[in-house]
Amino acid sequence: MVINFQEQAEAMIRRAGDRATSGRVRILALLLAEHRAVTHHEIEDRLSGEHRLDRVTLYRVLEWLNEKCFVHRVVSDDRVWRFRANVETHPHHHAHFECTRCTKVICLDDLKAKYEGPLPAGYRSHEIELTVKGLCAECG
Amino acid sequence: MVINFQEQAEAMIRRAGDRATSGRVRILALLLAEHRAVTHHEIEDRLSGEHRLDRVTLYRVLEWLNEKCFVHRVVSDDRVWRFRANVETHPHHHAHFECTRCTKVICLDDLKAKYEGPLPAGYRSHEIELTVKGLCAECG
DNA sequence: ACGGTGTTGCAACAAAGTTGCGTTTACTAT
DNA sequence: ATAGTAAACGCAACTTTGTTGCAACACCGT
Repeated sequence: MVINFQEQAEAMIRRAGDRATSGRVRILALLLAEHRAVTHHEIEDRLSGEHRLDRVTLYRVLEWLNEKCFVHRVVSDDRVWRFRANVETHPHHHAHFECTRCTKVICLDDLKAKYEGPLPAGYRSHEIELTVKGLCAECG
Repeated sequence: MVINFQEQAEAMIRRAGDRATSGRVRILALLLAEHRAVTHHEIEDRLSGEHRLDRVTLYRVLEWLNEKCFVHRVVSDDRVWRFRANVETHPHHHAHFECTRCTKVICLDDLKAKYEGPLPAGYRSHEIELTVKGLCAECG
């Protein structure tokens, strides 16, 4: 299944009724092609070959993609945000695996996590995030 | 139940066979008295009245407390570490509640979380962290 | 009380992210 | 196709959060 992520990205952005700038298209395409959460830094490196993109612009595009729900953010223990495209049905309850050695993060899509215990009085939950930590295949 | 956290902290530190410096005692006492995860910044503010403590020392004490397992760290979406005293039985599988408005973090001690789905081949898990996000009583 | 080693404070640094502002670009209307 | 315009962009400067090197100090055993 060969997909032109560039075109897919542009279509998604246009459907949202916003400007399809080259930066937005390239970044979203990159994230769509990736099957894991990627750091700002990695994206910057990846894009440095082509027409280079400013650090700040990258931050702003990522923030925008997040607002538009094309992407979501994950924070892991290294305190760095990672971004991942919201492909197909990616509901609000998702789990991540984080490798404690290489700090790589992947999404565990077949999630079966629940929080059973009660919350304190007056507390309301609307999202549950589960992170499994351990060693990935390369580091294990 | 009135407890002298200062004395309790000092006893814990001495039992670990390390130097009971005033900074360590005061910080651990402060964390013991608290029933939630506290940021470096909050601690710094709280301590500013008494004999003031250097930022760096605070970081180093917190790191030391973490190594000694008197305390553990949590990272939430604001990318700031929070520290919480390891009172009694605080096993490696714990859940946190994070308020999406005020970013306060509390520990949910009665945890019933599991990850049922399979990990990719070669992956090994040794810690599961569950974060429930929502609104706390004050913000809800 | 004294001395050695573990701690502290200061200053400088680093990484990640944010803000302000003038310039450029993508879309819209002609 | 072209021009006008608001939205994006790039640059520079700044903030926040945490780290490192090193000299000065203080805790604890003797």
